[in-house]
Amino acid sequence: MRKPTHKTKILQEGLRVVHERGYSASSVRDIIQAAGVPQGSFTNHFATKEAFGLEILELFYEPIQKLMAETLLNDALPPLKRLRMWAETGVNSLNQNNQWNGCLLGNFGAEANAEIDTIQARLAEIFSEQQRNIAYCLRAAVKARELPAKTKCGDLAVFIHASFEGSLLLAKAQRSLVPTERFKKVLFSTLLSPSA
Amino acid sequence: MRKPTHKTKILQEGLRVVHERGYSASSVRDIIQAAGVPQGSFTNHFATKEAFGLEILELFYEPIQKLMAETLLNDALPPLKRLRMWAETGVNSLNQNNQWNGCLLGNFGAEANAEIDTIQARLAEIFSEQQRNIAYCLRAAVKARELPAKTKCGDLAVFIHASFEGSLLLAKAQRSLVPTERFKKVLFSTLLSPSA
DNA sequence: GGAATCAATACGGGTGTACATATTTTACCG
DNA sequence: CGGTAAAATATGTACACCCGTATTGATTCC
Repeated sequence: MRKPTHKTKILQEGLRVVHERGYSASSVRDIIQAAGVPQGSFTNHFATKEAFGLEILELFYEPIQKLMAETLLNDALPPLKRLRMWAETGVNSLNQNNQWNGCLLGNFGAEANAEIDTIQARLAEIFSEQQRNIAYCLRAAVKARELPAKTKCGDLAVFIHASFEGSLLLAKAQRSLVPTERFKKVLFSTLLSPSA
Repeated sequence: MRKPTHKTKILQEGLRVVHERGYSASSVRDIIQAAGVPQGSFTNHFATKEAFGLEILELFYEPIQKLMAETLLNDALPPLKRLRMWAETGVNSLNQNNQWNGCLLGNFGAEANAEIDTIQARLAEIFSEQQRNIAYCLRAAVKARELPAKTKCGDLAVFIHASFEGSLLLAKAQRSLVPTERFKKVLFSTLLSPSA
């Protein structure tokens, strides 16, 4: 079977377009035009636009999973250092090139739209997985006595996740690095300081 | 000039529809149908859909401003108590009736869409105002010795704002009260505990 | 009477998707 | 190996419908 190079192009450029302009606001024609392929290629490789959305969601999530494996779940490193690496690398990779498109996961989550229900369902899974991984790292920090024993790791993990996504959302809306910078700063100076 | 009752209906029902389904995903016909008015009324009262979007943004923001005036800015009450009232009332009012539509402000912010640039600009102003009000309350808390003197109120205010919006976003995506509940819990048990 | 609101319909263009056909690659069989 | 059928991909166009907005005229109230 030949490698479908057009499908790859549609996914790569389509991910970029949707990330920049939003899912509903990106038409199929916008996407195939950005990819430089004829219109038929879209129908050919994706049954519906929603199926395409699911695939770019996975494409976007892949490097995030990789990052989490290398940081949050990497027991070879000190837990709080892992958390810091995760937060900084995650924020920086989404805020580079003076673009403030936020996190595609958060953007998808905000576009309610009952017609993209399968995307919402997958998104909920992804969010849960991220929260589990943060909680895993926090528990490791408690075990390593980097955080107090009374720390409610499950609660704190969801809180950190919300702060992370929220700061990216504000950075996008306010077109500024300030929200994400202050997220990193407060996270480690207050919430995760060894004395907390 | 007769009171334009149809305009009011369009704004009220349109706000609901856009909050539920998102701005791009809500067509003008969806909106006027929900309002039970003929199509011409929309063109009549709103030059463009974007102008309508700006008006429902203000409509949505009104009670939020009122809440902030009664809590964050209300010097008659103890600062941390004000902050708690603000957070709890704000979260509860958006999560009622088993609906998880998130915060309209955050939803708008996530819908990038260069075509709604005036909405994005107004949104940035609103976010800044919210952050200023949170910071004001935090400084009052420091003055009242409810928070340590070294507290970086400006930084913390943006962080809290991000956590607030982020938790509403996660609650919507995961269709669960957990994110907002944990936001409130961690906010006051860790971040704003008198010993922090 | 004049201005604002109400109301119905129309317009040009964009939407997601379907379809028919051509081209290329893979798989199987002698 | 070589040849061919099946399958997958490429491509252009068409369809039915929805989009935001415009236009025109009737109605209502100050």
